[in-house]
Amino acid sequence: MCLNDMKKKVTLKQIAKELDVSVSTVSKALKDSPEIGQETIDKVKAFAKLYNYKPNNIAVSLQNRKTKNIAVIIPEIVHHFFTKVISGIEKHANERGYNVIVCLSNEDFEKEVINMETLANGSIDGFIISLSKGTQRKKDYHHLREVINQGMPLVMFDRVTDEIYCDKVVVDDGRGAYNAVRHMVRSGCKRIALVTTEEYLSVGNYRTLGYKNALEDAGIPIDEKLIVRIDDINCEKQIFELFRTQLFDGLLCVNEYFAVAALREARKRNIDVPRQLSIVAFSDGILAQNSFPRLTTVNQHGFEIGETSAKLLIDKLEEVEDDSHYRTEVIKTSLIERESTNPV
Amino acid sequence: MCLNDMKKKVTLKQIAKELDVSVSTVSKALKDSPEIGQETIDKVKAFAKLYNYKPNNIAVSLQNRKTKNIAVIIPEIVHHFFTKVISGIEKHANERGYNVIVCLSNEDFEKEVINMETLANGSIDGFIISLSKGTQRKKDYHHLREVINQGMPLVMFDRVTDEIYCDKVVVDDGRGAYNAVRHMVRSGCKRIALVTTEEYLSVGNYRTLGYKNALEDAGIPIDEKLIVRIDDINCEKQIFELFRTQLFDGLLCVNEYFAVAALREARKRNIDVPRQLSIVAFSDGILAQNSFPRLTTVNQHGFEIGETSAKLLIDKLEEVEDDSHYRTEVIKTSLIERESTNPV
DNA sequence: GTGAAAGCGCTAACAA
DNA sequence: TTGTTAGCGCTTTCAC
Repeated sequence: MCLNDMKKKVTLKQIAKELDVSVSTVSKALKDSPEIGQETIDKVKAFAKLYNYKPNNIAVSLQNRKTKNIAVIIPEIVHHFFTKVISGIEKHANERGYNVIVCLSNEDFEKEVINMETLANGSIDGFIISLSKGTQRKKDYHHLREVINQGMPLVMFDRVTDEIYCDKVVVDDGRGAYNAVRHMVRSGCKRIALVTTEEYLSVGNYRTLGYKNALEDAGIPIDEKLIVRIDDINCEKQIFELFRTQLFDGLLCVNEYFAVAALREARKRNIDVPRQLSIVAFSDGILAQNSFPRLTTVNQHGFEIGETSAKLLIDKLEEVEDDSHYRTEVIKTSLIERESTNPV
Repeated sequence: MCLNDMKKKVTLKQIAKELDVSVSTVSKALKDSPEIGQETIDKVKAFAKLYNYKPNNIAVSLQNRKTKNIAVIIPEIVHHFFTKVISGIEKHANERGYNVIVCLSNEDFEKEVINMETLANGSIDGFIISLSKGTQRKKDYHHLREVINQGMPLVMFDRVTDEIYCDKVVVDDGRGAYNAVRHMVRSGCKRIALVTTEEYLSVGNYRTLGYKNALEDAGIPIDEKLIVRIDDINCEKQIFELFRTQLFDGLLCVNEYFAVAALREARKRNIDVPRQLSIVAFSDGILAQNSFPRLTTVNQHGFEIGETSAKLLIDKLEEVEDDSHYRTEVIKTSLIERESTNPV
């Protein structure tokens, strides 16, 4: 065979014909079936190697109603947290022989629905999803119910909902926020502000709760004026207003973007971080790691969340008896102390 | 039917049996075939809708030897540039009815090969790839040749090689570096340093070339002592050494990590950016956008690169006559002026 | 108008 | 030890 021959995929059928045996013989031989004589096995394998035979995944999938593909639907890929999660999913899935199909909902309900519907028709074996803002706002989960009803396993992570019964992987957001605030209190902060998101986002709520609990436990009254809910559009403006109208010596931000914006505002006002103001950010991403000063963060362990999600899903896919009980894994956060807070 | 029935996927066969017609009639009816009577069409469609029939993708794929999936193999997902590219690919691919399978090579040659081999067997219709460092170092491209020989379209972007003939999407790295340096020269810089990567990386080389050309054209002699090649491990150390041993008033970094590290070093040495030192970074990512001062960057337009790559691939997949001529699209960079350089 | 049959590439139960 | 057959879910040609 000429080297620059375009060698199209070889099929079992072709090999069978060439070797003058049946297709099933070839199929079995390639699997070292004890039914087949050693001689034939050798012959078939040699030929298969020569022609670089690889079974057609699609045909195999059709046959055993399994694709070895899992779909991940995330709101946004540019968030460092989600890229970490994907890496974790990839790692675990690949180790177990699964491919990962990544889809972006762009925080949009419609796109989330469409993504699920186009994939749920045989292309994949199961879903891993973090809800889009649109879905959380709308509280419409029919698309999730549908795939579950079809018997397709679904794992939700981070942005989850109680209304759907399935395996879940969540961050202990409340505890993370609590620990962050407690740390600031212990290091001397008296008035701690919070920059969070709008209310319909589940994670933002948990974090707010943790913040409030920590203050209460420390005997510090909660001042609603110190809590600002960013509406995404006017991040800088709202943070500016907070600095302009309030005095505070501690600040918890529910993501690193808010934190970096706060850092910049502090810089402009010549407020020294951490001497005059401590800052802790949720999500230990590249921004937090590379800012000046580097930020103390609540690490959400995105990679681990991804691994755990993939594990739950594939376990469910491969479990023999399907005992349909659902688990919720809580991934602990940890506080990474850097230069934006004072040592306690 | 009870609402919380677990309604498994319905097949054509089942519909056919229920309606007491043949499978082919159902198939045709659902496609509004003129062969089928209107009455039957209505009946079938109503039934299909009721049972929420969706064709099985796998079976369809097997039938027409098309999966409507494309695979993207990238070295790393945590680089902002690549996430932008993925978003661009996703957008274009979804618009044309394709799903995107994302695989990470983790800069490793072996994983790149394995990824390609497991997917090349029917799971996907084509590849979009940016070479891993490992592959570029090894210069072993047999896996790429193989899929091409099998008749599977392949598009390379950003990290490409001349040794493989296929469609390519590249950044005009040389020009981008040239413009960046020229900008610094015009704004008054006399001694401009370069922080780049090791030599086997194609993009690093092009950028270095652009840097040198710009200096030459400006009549500034090239001083090799001002060029530092980071080996990934000792980024901070090597940048520290540059600052310690050399004097310079301009700095071009081939990625934003290097730039932010330089910014930090400058800060520690009380070097004012941009008054005493101008900095330009390749890649307009979140780090560059959120640093203090915000960095002037060479924007590589990752999103557009993704869109273009997807377009080239799908065009090739869907083109009627396969005229096998290959195109290389060059995406222009643009300089985004921010606060780390002086106006010219 | 409708249906039977072949086939996409593979597996597996059953025959020989 | 090997081959035949049926079938995964669908499309499409060709008879009826």
